[in-house]
Amino acid sequence: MVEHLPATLNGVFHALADPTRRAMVHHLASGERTVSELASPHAMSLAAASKHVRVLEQAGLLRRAIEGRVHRCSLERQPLVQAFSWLRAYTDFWDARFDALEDLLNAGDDDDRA
Amino acid sequence: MVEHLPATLNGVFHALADPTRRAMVHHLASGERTVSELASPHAMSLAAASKHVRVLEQAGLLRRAIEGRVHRCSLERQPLVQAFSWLRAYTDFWDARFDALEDLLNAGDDDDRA
DNA sequence: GCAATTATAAACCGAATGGTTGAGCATCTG
DNA sequence: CAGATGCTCAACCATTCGGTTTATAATTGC
Repeated sequence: MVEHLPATLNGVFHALADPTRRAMVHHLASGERTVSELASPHAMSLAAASKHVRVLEQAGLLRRAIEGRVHRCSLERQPLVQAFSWLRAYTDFWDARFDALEDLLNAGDDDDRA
Repeated sequence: MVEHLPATLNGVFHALADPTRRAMVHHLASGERTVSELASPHAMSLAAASKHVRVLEQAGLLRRAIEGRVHRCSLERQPLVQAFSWLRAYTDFWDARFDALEDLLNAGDDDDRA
């Protein structure tokens, strides 16, 4: 079906290391945006913003649907999950608190996958 | 108490965007390492590895204890947790019950822009 | 058809990255 | 003391990054 690029951690972390691009991710999280819409909050030329969009796209974080002269962009979450999963191994975030949270949140027990 | 640098997402994600530095983080995850120990698996000069160590240090991911001529390095997990937390908001990886988790543990939603 | 809109391309620039080599500074050891 | 060890610093180099400006292509609307 849709061909995805490998979406390496290098690319994903690099893409996220820039505040403009993180803001774009944040913006995309609530729905599709055109390149202009992604660009408008930022004090830079459209061309510069377009480059940021391209970095996100090449990192696999953004998909682009060209509709006429408009490029409609959407967030691709899978590479974010990859990065998230990588980090998870090195944070004690989970292990340190999981048990306590189980107790807190498991008032009524449902199906779970973790 | 020890004075830590702010540990911005910029710095943390940038530090993690390099495979050598991710390997160093991995290496450090199992315990303290000297600079030489961190350097040895990598096909580069000690000076180059030393620069990577410095990047990790400035990102707040690594703490350094100088003992004689040896620099003993340890992993600082808190900035990893910050990055983890940022990512968490954009992955739908975990189900709704863990939203409550975020409320409990919330480290704040800072967009550091610098 | 023509003008405006949306977006990329290309050329350029200064600064940062990631590597090298060589020198230098402490520190441990024989 | 002399030498080896652990590590950093400084200079250098090629490449990438993040921005600019100008030009150009494609689409839409009057």
